[in-house]
Amino acid sequence: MHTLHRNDQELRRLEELHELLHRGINPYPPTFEKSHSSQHILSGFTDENAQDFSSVRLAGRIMAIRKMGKATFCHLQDDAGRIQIYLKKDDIPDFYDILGNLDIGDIIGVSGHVFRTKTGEISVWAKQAILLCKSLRVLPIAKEETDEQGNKVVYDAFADKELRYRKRYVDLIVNPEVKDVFVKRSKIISTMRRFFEDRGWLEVETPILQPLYGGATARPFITHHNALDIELYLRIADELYLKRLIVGGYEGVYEFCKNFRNEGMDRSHNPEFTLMEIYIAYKDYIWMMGMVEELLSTLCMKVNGSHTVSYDGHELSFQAPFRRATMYELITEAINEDIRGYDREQLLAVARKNNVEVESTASGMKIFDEIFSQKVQHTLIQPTFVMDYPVEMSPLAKAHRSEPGLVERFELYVAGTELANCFSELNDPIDQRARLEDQARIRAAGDDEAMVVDEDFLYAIEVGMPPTAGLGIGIDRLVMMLTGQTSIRDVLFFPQMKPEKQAH
RNA sequence: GACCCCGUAGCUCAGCGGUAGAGCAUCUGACUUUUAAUCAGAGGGCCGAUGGUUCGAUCCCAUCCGGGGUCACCA
Repeated sequence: MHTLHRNDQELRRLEELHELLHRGINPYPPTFEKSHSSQHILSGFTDENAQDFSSVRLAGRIMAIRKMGKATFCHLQDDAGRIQIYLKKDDIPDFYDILGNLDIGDIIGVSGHVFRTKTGEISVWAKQAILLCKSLRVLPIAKEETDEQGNKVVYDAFADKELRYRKRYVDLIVNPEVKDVFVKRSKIISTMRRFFEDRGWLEVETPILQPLYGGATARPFITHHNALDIELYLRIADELYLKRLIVGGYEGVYEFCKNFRNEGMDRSHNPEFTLMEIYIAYKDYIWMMGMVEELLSTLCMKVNGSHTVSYDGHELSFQAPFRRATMYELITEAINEDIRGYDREQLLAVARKNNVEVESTASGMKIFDEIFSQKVQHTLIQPTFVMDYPVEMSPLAKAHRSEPGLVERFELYVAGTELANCFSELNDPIDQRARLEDQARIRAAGDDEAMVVDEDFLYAIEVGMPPTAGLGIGIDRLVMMLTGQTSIRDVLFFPQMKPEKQAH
C-alpha cells in the first residue's frame, strides 16, 4: 500500500474527481449544517411521530450503494452509526446525474424526511444532496447480513492485522466495534479524572525528558539535547517527580503519564504506554487498597454497566472487596511449604522441587521472584491484592511496620497479570539513600536496569515528605481488561510497528 | 533475541513444478421501495523481495523484508 501507487480503481476515482471539477462541482466544500445524527433518527423515529422528522439534515460516508435504475439506496455512516438513504432521480435530478461519479467511501450531506421503506427499514428520503468529500482510495468494505435469528453476519471483514494497525483510520471506518473500544478507553480515563477531582486531588504534568531517569527498573530511551549538549532520557516512570510535589506541599497529585521503556514488544508491551500514578499524603498502602477497589468497581460499572466483564475466557468480577493475601501466603498455598526466612540455598532447593526454572547464577531474590511468577501469578484470575514484598525488590517502598525484611507494598493482579502497583512510600531519607546506593552497586555489577542515584530526589526526601501512599495503574492493561481485548495493540490507536522497508 | 505459522486481485481466500482462480468490490448495460439487491457482460495480478535448483518456479531450497503466535527479556 505505497502512497504513490494507485490501482485501476483508484485511478478511476481520480478521473471521476476531474469530471466533477469539469462539471463545476466543488468536491470539497467547506461546511455542512447537520440537524441529526443517524442514531438520533433511528432511536427517535416512530411511525406515529413521523412529522417530527419531516426535515432532517445529516451527513456521512457512503458505505453501500444499491442502484436500481432511477432510484438508489445507499447507507451513510456517521459518528454514531449507519442509516439508509433513498435517492430518487425525479427528486434530485442534478445530484442523480453525478451519482455515477460517486463511490463507496465518499462523504455526502443529505436533507429530507424520514420514512419507513416497504421492507421496514427507517430511512431518509433525500430531497437535497451534496457531495462533501470525494474519496480517492478504496475501502476494504465488508458485506453484512442479518440472519433469521437477528444476528449480524459479516462477510469478508477487513481482518489483516498488519493493515488494520498501519491504517487505523481505515480500520475505524470499516470495523465499527473498534471505535467502541476507544470510546470506552476515553470513558475510563475521564471517569478516573472525575473520581480523583471529586476527592480534591490535583492533576499535574511532569517532565518526559529527564536528565536522570528513575522510579522503575527498566532500560530507557536516550536522546540528545543540542543546545545544552547533554543526554536526556525519556521517562520510564513518574514516581520521583510526583513525590517531589508531595514534598512541595500538595497532598494529592496524579498524572496520566506516557512512559517509554526500551524493551521487547508483545501482546502486553508497547514501547510507549500509559500509566496513571497517584500519590496521597498521610495515607498508606492499606488505605490505597480500599481506594483501588472503589475506583475499579466504579470504572467497570460505568463502562460495562456491570461489575463483571469477560476477558480471555474468564469472567472477571470487579465487585469490591478484592481478595487480599501476602506474597508468602500465596506461595505457601501454591507449593505447600512456608519459605519465609529461607536463604538462597533453601530457595534453590524449593525451586528445584517445584520445577521452577531458574538460572544457576540467580540471586536468592531472583529465585524467590521466579517461584512467585511461575507458581502463583497465573492462578490470580480474580482481582487479588498481593501484599508485602521483600525489601530488595522495592527500593522506593517503606519498610513494613511489623515484618522485618519486607516492605509495605501491594500489586493488584487480574487475569494473571499485574494491573497496579502501590506502596507506602519510603520517606526515611537515610534508608532511602542506603537503598539507592545498593541499587547503584547492583548497577555497577552489570545490571543496567537497576536504578541510578538521583541526588536531587534524595535532597527532596531530606527536606521531608509526609507519610504517603503511591499507586500506579497500567492504563493500557486496564482498558484491555475492561474491554475484553487481549492484545495491547487493540487498545492503542497507533501501536508501534516496524517501518515498512521500501523495495529496492 | 529463539522457535512455529503466514505473505496470491482493492478485501477475504483457494491453488501448488507447466508463468493463475472464486466471492465481494470495480467497469458496461437493464431495473423508480432495495438491503450480502438481482440479471447479463467485461477488465483487473512483477503470486512479499533477492538469489539458487530445474528445460521450466507462485509452488522446491536459501537469505532477506513484513506480520501473527509462543517463549525469553519485561510489568
